[in-house]
Amino acid sequence: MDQPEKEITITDVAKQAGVSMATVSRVVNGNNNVKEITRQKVLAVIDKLHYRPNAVARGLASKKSTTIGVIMPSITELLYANLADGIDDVASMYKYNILLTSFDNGKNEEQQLFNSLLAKQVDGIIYMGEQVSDELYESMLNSRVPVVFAGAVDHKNQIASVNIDYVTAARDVVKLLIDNGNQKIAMVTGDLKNSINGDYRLKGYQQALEQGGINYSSNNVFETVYNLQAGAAVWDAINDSGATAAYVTNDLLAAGIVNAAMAAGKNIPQDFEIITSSNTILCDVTRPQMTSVAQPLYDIGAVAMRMLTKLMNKEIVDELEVRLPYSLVKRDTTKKNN
Amino acid sequence: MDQPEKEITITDVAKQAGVSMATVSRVVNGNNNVKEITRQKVLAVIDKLHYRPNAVARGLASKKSTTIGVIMPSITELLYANLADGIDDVASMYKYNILLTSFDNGKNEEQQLFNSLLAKQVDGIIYMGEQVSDELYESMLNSRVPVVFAGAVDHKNQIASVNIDYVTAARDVVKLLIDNGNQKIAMVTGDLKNSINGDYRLKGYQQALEQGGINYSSNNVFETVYNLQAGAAVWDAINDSGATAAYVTNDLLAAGIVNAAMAAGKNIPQDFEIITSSNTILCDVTRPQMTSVAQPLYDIGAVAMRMLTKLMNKEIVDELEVRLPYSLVKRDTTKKNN
DNA sequence: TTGAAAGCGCTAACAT
DNA sequence: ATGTTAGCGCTTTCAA
Repeated sequence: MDQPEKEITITDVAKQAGVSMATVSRVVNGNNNVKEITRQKVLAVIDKLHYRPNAVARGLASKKSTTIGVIMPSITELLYANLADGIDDVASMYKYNILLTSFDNGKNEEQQLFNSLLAKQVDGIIYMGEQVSDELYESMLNSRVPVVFAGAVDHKNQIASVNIDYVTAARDVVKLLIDNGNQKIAMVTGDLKNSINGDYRLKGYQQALEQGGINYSSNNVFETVYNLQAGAAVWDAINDSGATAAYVTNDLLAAGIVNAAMAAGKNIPQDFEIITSSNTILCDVTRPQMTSVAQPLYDIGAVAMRMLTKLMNKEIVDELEVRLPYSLVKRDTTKKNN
Repeated sequence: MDQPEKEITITDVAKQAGVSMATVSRVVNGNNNVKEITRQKVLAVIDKLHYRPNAVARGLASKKSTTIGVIMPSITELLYANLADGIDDVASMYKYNILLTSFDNGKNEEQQLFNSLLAKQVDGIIYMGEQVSDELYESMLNSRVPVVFAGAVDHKNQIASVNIDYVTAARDVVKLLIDNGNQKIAMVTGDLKNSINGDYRLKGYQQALEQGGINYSSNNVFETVYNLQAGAAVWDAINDSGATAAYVTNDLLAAGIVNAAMAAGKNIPQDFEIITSSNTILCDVTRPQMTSVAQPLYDIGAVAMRMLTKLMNKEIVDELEVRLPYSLVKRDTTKKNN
């Protein structure tokens, strides 16, 4: 409103306050080696001039950007949005800004995103993808800045990660289904190449079957994609298979199945039980409401970010992999008798 | 893997290639004033050394960060996530990175977020909040960098914005409800202090009533918050009011109402009709599926970002406010007869 | 077509 | 407690 938009710099403040740049810098950075009276003087000028330190210049000089990078699949998937929410809260708690990048499935642009974050001099990176290429994995290992996986697992256990025990979670689910009297249980999953599905959840599914004395058959594993239509589309196949229950790895997919089953006149949960995996708001929206593994998504994000702050500070973290507890929230797509 | 993590700088490249920093800079920035042969030579060295320009240094020198700031309410609200999705796609198309900041309702931290984005030297800002304080509005007007509202309206029409015509959208909704034979129609909304609700949607609601020869009564306006529980909680009051239809301004809230009404044995849409406002995936998840205003959320985000790129380039934008077309998607919470 | 050199706005020794 | 000064890694005149 006043003058023609001249940016105020530390030099302007120093001059007006009659001190050196160094002193202004000290005041701005809360360095104690400043006499209270000069501090006040400088502060007054800063206020008067509306001085706002240039974070880019600061970053260049200090080699710290107080910015972290986040790499995630689609931001519109509730699962990731919830993780991001936790990351965001803790990041702002520690005064970090977030440089957000997301990628469309498949294309190997993740490597590029990673590089561009490094170019921007982020102080650390949180990754929530489903599978890392060997090349990207190498880059992460050799990265100048720390990397933390949120909601993902590093099979090689060399990169920090925060997650839940996907194997036992799947096992618990399927065990409940068996305990409820089901003998033929479908597993409805997304891409099995994604190791959470293909390695961990599938393993838990198989373990539970084995413990329940049921033979595993790949015919009962339905691999599809994560959306409502896919759920509707796969229902007939599931039903035809003779399964009386389904363990589903995604809430949206599960919602599609619930709706399709209901539309087909199936009685849920009496004749067909369904358990899903992320406990997002969708579990409360469907009718019947869906029983689900409750991953503490927000917490996973928050803990991952907290862990990253420690790593960025070169603090010691005792465990490279943090497994948060999960629970099973029973709603109305499973029988009540237990 | 090789050496102890020494960052490669433009100087290293210049030396190895036997040229000056200026030349390397030209090559990196695609400046044509470089002989092809030297270009190749430099490129080879860049490749060999894995040189990656430091974006912070570049930003300081060029006064451009190729980063934009985004200020949004909760990232977990589908509405905003969809807007952000559009922003993200166009941003990466134009090689901009996104500095994402979100705020918890109420607190006046938005001003702070805005300032911190400016401190980070973003080249532009997209704002998706619901209401801006006078102070923040002033800051935006006087900002060194352009600001665009996405999914919000600037009553004073001084700040660029992309949105839909919320007044006519509301009017269309309520008109359909009237045409379907409803005489008492509830409006269920979030905070009326949010001008989209309190000014635009409410006005459209009133206009439709007036055109339909129905008296407006504030008793039929139910102000609550945007979540499932609120929907369930408000249902009894709506029902008691004698309303036979409801215009709801949020999908999650609407889902809560649909579920509560169904649970109460209400026959939807025969005995009670519901139309919601954002056409998110929730509309397809509920049973019956919800009729909704289809805001082109992704497009709003995308167009807002495109507009920002123009503004950042000092290109002329013919209209400060862009109104995208919306439609009414009829599903199963409204009668079929029309 | 290329190079030299002056910044960009700040931090961080180092002096005092 | 405060000031001086040398960078941080790059872009951008200005010369050549």
